[in-house]
Amino acid sequence: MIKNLSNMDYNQKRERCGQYIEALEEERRKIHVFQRELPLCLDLVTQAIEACKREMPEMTTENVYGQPECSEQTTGECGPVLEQFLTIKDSSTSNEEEEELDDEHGNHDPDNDSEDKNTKSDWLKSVQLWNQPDPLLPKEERLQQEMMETVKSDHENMRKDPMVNGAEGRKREAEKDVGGGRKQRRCWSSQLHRRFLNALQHLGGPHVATPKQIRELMKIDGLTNDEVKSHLQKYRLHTRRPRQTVPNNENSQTQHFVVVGGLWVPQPDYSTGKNTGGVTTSSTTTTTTTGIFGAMAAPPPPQWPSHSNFRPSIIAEEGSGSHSEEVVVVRCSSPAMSSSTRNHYVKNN
DNA sequence: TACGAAATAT
DNA sequence: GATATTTCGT
Repeated sequence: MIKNLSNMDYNQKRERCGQYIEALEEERRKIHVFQRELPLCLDLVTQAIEACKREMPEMTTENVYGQPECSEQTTGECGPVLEQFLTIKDSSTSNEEEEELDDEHGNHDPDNDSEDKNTKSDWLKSVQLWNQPDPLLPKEERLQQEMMETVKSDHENMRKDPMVNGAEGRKREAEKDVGGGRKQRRCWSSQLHRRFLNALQHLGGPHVATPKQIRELMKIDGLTNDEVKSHLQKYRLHTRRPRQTVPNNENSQTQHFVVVGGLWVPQPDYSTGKNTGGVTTSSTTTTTTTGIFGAMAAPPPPQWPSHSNFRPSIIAEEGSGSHSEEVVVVRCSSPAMSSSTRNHYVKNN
């Protein structure tokens, strides 16, 4: 009788404890999103969870959590957090966009390509100084945020405060566009660059497209010809003849390429089994790292500077969920480009 | 005026 | 060293 009672009591306690812990975990999942901002908070909750678990009579390990439990020991890298990311990922619509974003922000699932993210991170950081959504926000938000960033920077004050989120607030006053110094650097966010690439694609490649055309196609308010021109110049520089300096050491990365809409893109990694169909998303290239300067333009793709932004990847159709149509037109796999385009840029080399 | 290339700045 | 801006010649 008494035993019974205490049993019930015990069970109740257990149950409540379990619920509490669940709630805590839930909380932690949410907080984890803001890990950067609230590290201590996260830590606190984690500790609380652990404390609870400890308090919870003996069934700690197996009973309450029917689910995989890696959440307790780490400060929450795995388990629920991941799930959270995954769900968010699923829920949002334009996946390649996000995978791009994901890659770009280098904070996606730790399982597949952590080194990839490392390779990117350095330049990413620099990008982030300018306009970066918090990399730890859930994808949806990040996407939105980046959109907004882009739009913002593209619209009214595109160059007024590109470092809104206070990279280090270093130059609010450094914007000397008044005094006649150099203008604020325009940061080519991934989205911006994607638009650029799309425009490029529409216009037939970097060597036929002209800055003005590109700018018009991009339809970015405040974007100037000069900026596009500069970007194009850089893009061209990186896309042509990267051969000689680097021998053939990284051929592992560079051997499989296909021409996609006049742009060189790496072939999907067939061995992974995912995305065998085509070159629709940048994630197909996870093994080859993804830079914001995704698709390569017509000239043979041979070699990219290993830490350049101009690494091969796929053009991602921005915004619109329908990506495939222009991206996917695989014309041929030979480095030969339409001679017409080629003539344009061969000129002097 | 638009463009590409080169010089220069960050 | 990479990237963006400015300058210069066409």
